Amino acid sequence: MNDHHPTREDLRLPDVLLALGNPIRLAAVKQISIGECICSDFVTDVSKSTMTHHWRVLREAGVIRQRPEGRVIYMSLRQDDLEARFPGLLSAIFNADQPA
Amino acid sequence: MNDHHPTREDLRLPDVLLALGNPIRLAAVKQISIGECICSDFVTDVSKSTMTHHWRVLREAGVIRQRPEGRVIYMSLRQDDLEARFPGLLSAIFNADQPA
DNA sequence: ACAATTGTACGATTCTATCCGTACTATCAA
DNA sequence: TTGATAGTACGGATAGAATCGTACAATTGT
Repeated sequence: MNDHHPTREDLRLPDVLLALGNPIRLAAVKQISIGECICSDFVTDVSKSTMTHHWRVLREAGVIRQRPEGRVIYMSLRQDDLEARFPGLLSAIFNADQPA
Repeated sequence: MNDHHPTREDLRLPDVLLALGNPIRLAAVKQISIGECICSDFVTDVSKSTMTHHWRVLREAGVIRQRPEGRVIYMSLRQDDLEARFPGLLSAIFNADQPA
């Protein structure tokens, strides 16, 4: 796995917003925010390789952290880093009034 | 001018995030947040027709309102609508720790 | 009426995103 | 060791975004 994670200082707001500005990724991040997950926890309409692409976008933007363990990859939200750089952003996004 | 503005109910979070997930548009929105502006108030590296494109993206996502008056178009942030649907989002974005 | 100003519309180009299938790697379990 | 599982990597197709130049439309000032 290509496992580059940007440091907290390297997070860029436009990149984070862009990463979250996709319905599949936004839904994935909401689910991860409930607790650490592995890829196969997600039910999506897209293929496995497409999800790999979306995980990469989220990781490279610094939204999630990927931690390989055995055969699976645990994914978690980089809540502390995001809160440090963009206070209130995640909670605003999670609290948003979103129709089905 | 094509002047379609989505209603408050039609705002979609991914669209708003996508619209703001571009450095040019994010900078433009920050400037608009200070007060109503016209296009020519903006100094950018891109051409006039490219800016027209970015204004359209922001308008269609519901981030800004365009109000033509005479030969110019006044642009303002749809702060109330955004706050109603996505409370705290704009202030989180404006308060973000952003390096130059 | 004419010219200047302010911005849009359109078409073309280039670049980036999304998506898939297939092939592959690594780990684990039997 | 063999097979199943979990995921990545890569190449290619399609679609969408960003950008520009040119041409145009509307308004305003002379």
